Amino acid sequence: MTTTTSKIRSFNRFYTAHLDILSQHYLDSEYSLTEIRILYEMSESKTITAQKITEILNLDKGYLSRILKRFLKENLIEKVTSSEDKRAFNIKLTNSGNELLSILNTKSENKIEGKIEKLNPSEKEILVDSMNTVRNLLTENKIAREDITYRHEITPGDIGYIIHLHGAIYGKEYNFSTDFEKYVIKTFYDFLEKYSPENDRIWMAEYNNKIVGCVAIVHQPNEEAQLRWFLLDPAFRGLGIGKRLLTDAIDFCKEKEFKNVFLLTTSMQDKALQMYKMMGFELTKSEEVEEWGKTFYEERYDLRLIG
Amino acid sequence: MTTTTSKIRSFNRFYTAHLDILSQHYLDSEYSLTEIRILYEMSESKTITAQKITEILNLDKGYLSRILKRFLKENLIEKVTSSEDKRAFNIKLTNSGNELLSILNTKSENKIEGKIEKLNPSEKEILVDSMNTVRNLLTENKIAREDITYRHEITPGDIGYIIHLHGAIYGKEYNFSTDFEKYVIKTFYDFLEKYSPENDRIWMAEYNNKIVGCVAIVHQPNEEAQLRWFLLDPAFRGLGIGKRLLTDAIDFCKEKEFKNVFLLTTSMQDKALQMYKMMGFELTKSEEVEEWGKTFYEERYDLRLIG
DNA sequence: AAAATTAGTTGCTTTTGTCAACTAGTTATA
DNA sequence: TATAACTAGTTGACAAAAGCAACTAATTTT
Repeated sequence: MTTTTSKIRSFNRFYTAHLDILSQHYLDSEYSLTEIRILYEMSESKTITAQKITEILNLDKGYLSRILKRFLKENLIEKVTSSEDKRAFNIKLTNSGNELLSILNTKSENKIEGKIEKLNPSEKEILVDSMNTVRNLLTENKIAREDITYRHEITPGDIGYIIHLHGAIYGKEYNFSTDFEKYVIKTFYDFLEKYSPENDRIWMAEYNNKIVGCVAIVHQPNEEAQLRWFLLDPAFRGLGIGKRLLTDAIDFCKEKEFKNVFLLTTSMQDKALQMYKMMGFELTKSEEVEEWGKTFYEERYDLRLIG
Repeated sequence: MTTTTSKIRSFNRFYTAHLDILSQHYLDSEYSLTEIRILYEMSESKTITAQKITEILNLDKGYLSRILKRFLKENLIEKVTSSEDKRAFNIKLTNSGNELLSILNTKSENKIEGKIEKLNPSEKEILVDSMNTVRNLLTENKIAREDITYRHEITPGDIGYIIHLHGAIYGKEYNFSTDFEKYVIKTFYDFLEKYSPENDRIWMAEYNNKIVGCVAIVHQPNEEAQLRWFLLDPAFRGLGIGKRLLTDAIDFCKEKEFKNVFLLTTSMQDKALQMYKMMGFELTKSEEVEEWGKTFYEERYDLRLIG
């Protein structure tokens, strides 16, 4: 057995104790954790059947039936016979049910607040980030498309992080040395020197407040523009992020009425290449080069925008 | 209520479901989670009293007494009257008790193994690291000094990340604009251009494989050296990381027999300044400047190494 | 030396959860 | 289209889990 699993077990034991969910009464209320979870499930899905609840929470239907009976008597829920299936009921929370839940939520949040009050804001940030990481890694579906956000204003730290991503990802995927990162640093310095908010733009895709993908448009003479720094963290590929970034970039070029967009890439970047072609880019130049400890073809792709 | 707490609540709900601790029988054994926790507590501390267990696990002593009675009957534990206190018993696991626990451990590890089998080794590492971070932050002792690691070989992604840290931290702490980051990029480009592994070095302090602090020594003409890019993530201050980095840097200068180390800083960086003075640096120059949207004093500090 | 406190046991009770038999409506099948 | 098989939910009977209070015997405090 690896040490990874034993470390996880150790964390599980810690977190079981931390959650403090083993006492019968949830947050000193007159309800048990099971009852609260039932109420919570109802609030999550607006309307739900008893059957569904037994599936989600893994409860005995007889047991649940009795709990629901009590909830009904206490006016926490409403039951309406389902129109599709007259055996079943659509259950939903009443106002007082929702009220109870919101009181408990507040209590729970206060309790959490108490546990993290000694942390400073950046420690809190680290905590939440780490929790998200744990959750993402343990979830089947991994990353949800809706959790990706997009923006294009440069804030302090962005450029450095994008340079970091270039160095780290190309280092890992293609074994590029740190010389490549140095080259990226140079390109970004030049970009920032000539940066014009009017005609240049960087788009960033973020997950958990961390940049996971980017692309940029850099204006060039003669109504041309260069597409640069198209990059996607390998863990975030196949989610449509690349397409979204490229579309935004090309739309920007159209809006600014650039007549031609070009990009320089290498024959190695097969995944990115595929996307460029999909967006309409065509190969216009190919040249063998030796750099960052590798031999490859440096290629130019062009996309004409206005006939 | 901040979003931090609601994010934590969300994680708690997720992890409660993930742990799957709400079913009566732990891992299909004939024992409940409470019983297993009791056995576990006994295995952790070799020998323990019932009183101690009730304190740790928050159990009713009558309830525990009966569980222990059953354990005794099943030959899982041994009770020996304490020599210090004749009311109490020292309880410990028998061989078959230990055996039971080790079977359950294996089962539990298999279950965990199943949940993480799709992760690659680096993802597993990230998972364990993040769990440690969560645990450390939720435990009194916060970040453990032992979890900080130090290194000084530059790997792809490092420089970009250090630039990022400069931009993000100075942006947050002193409201520096992205122009500052651009300046940092320039300094790093120049550094890499002239980089000599013999006479230049960057030290990095890491936590969970993320850089949280750094410092560098850059060789200069006339047997001088410049100390640059001394930076510490605010969440990691006060742990002795800064002192360690500066000591390593100065030791390196001594080893290379540089006669003088200097550094340029601003009057704003009070925390870093304090550390410089502690290491023996003395103010040699001060000049008012206006940059990155701020007015401040640019100062030079020197440390003579050889008389 | 008496009073107060503590470790652990036991009887009694409530709460929580399980199982199986049942009703009534739905779906599959031939 | 009638019947068999199945499903949503209810109910009775019961077992397991947990809590409370009174008790014994040893220890500590005053």
